[in-house]
Amino acid sequence: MTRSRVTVIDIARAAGVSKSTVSLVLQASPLVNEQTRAKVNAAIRELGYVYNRSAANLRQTASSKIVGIVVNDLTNSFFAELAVGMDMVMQSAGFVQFLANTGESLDRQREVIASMHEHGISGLIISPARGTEAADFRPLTAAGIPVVIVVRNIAGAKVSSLLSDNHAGAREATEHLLSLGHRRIAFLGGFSDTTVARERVQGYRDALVQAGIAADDALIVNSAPSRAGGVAAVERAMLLAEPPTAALCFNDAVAFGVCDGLRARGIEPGRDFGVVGFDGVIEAQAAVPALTTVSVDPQGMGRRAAQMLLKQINSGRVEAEAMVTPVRLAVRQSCGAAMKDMGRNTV
Amino acid sequence: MTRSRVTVIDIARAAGVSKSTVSLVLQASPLVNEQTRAKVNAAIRELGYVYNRSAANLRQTASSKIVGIVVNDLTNSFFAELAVGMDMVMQSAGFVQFLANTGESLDRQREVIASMHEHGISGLIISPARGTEAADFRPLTAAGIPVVIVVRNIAGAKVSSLLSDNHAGAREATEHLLSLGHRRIAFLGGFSDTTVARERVQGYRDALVQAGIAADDALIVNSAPSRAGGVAAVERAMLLAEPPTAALCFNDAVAFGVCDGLRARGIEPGRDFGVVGFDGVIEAQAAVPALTTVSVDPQGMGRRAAQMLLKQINSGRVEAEAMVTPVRLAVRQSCGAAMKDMGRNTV
DNA sequence: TGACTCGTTTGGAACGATCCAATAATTCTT
DNA sequence: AAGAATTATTGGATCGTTCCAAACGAGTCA
Repeated sequence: MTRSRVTVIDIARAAGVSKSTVSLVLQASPLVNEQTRAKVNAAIRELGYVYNRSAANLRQTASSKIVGIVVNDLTNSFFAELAVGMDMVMQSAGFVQFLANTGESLDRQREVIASMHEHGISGLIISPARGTEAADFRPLTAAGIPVVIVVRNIAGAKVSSLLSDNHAGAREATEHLLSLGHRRIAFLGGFSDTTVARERVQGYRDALVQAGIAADDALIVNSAPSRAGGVAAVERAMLLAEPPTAALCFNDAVAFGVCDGLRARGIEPGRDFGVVGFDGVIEAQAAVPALTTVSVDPQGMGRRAAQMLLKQINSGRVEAEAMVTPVRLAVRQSCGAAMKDMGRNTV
Repeated sequence: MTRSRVTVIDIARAAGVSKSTVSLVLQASPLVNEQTRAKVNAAIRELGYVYNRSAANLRQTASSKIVGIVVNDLTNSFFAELAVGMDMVMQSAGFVQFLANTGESLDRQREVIASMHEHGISGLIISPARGTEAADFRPLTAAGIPVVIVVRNIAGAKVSSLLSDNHAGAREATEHLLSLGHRRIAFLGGFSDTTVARERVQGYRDALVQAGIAADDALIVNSAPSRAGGVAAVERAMLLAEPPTAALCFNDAVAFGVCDGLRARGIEPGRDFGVVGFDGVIEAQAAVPALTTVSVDPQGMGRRAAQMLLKQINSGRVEAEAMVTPVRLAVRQSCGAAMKDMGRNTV
């Protein structure tokens, strides 16, 4: 049954040494004699001993080997991949992670941050819910716990951040559509009260202006940043007197929805209409037509965020570092650019 | 800077009481006088005290308020939604969760289970990687830690399980396609060495046999259970001398890939070809055509698994409970059934 | 032989919260 | 007014590990 736990003292007794020696063995200290080490390890195996990290963490010099990860929407592939990237690095570094989904709820976010803090995390990576304030990280930073913000920036937060270059990415994507001859280009999806959406819209606008095209606000259609939102957004856009011939989408989920919506109207994405996504989720490559997208490499971003946090945890000092990762336009089929090649291949 | 932590003793001193009283306040004990409670709470706020759960967990009567969740592929929406469902219940119950992704690696799985054990989880929910054996849970069960297996069963494991009724679901889906007049129905995607795939294929087979149709093994095409796998599978299937007119897909990701692959060949899913998925991820509703799928309600399943685990944690006794959740065929457009209605509506 | 290493080993005091048994302060009985 | 009953509070041992200072045995050197 639930027998009382096996402790170092039990091991010590079984191996005929002191608990201090057992502790040294556990830490793979070079101080201990080989034979003793073997004896102790045998006893550990024999008794089925399980190291108790909570106890070890009690000593205030120790650091906990636990980090917290908070994301706002795990059902979005982008965040799932981000989390997977972090997971890979953290696992390899011997860390284990608390993961919590806020679903954009500030209350939940506050609760989970507090809870993680009580459980002794050594660091936190967070993609903050909308409306998060710099003050929400105060308890952690005051305790010297490093925090890395990803994806969405929080003004005034004196913590590290890892963001993607939304402006440049949106501009590049728009320029690409322009170069394909499109003149009525829509920006579909996303809520304009978020920093990320604002940055992407700005990049889109700047590209149009530079090309000497008057930006038409009717072509900017807000919607939930989801597949369903994309369907809704493209439907609204196609009802315009002068409908667009191409669209830059807020993210890949929206872009998939846009493709769905177009097909529902008998318009084939890639052939009759240019669609560009944003994020670069794995599915973008697999989809047909393959989605042209501004790739931020979510897994890679997750890995980098994890490394950033680990660096701070290990260095001991918490100095905020702001990093903007470059993005790359992955040209595939949905924008129409690859159609000529496809034609050649199939002929 | 990283001043030494504020402890109950600091609070006690500041409030002019003993640490025992502070402890009682922390546990919201009714024994303590209202005024004293107020004084203590004021001191707690004032000093920015953070409860140290590791310390509390040391006492062997305590349970840790931490559970572990291990999934094999978080980039698959199904598992992401499953995790979100668990997260909701766990958060509400005041638990925090370790989440780890194994990516089907048994080594990683072993490592994370051991690591979580060392960190003192009170329970574990796991969607086991392929090849997991009952013995992999022994350390946990020996320590009296409840384990709930979800999605995939492990033969001989004396732990609780929560599975979906794969056989019935696949049979119902196949019967539905038969009722729509299809006679060449394929089963696309998945690896036949997994229990889940075997059960689904068996349900598919049984439905065919019952309808008096000889099952043609050429119509069963294995592939990775992903969108890309779906594209590949349908391509192979359409090369057959007698290609299928409809397909039951291993899961929704495969089904989306199958839709992609069909379109690439100029075949419109739902109109020219019946597609049915399995899982019921959120995207299935949003997609166009909306995906007909055997819905297991992943979030709901996650919630139920979490409740199952919590019940065991709270009851104290670990008695294995096997539960099979019913599934529901959500008929939408991709199977072709709704096309008649759509036709009517648009006329 | 005594002082000195060197390589191992070891008590015991932390760490921060809990909880039992005991005490102190108050009100209620009779 | 003395004892019982009730209400609040508290000291100290405890949980399982770490780590320091000390000690130990065995050799080395002068």
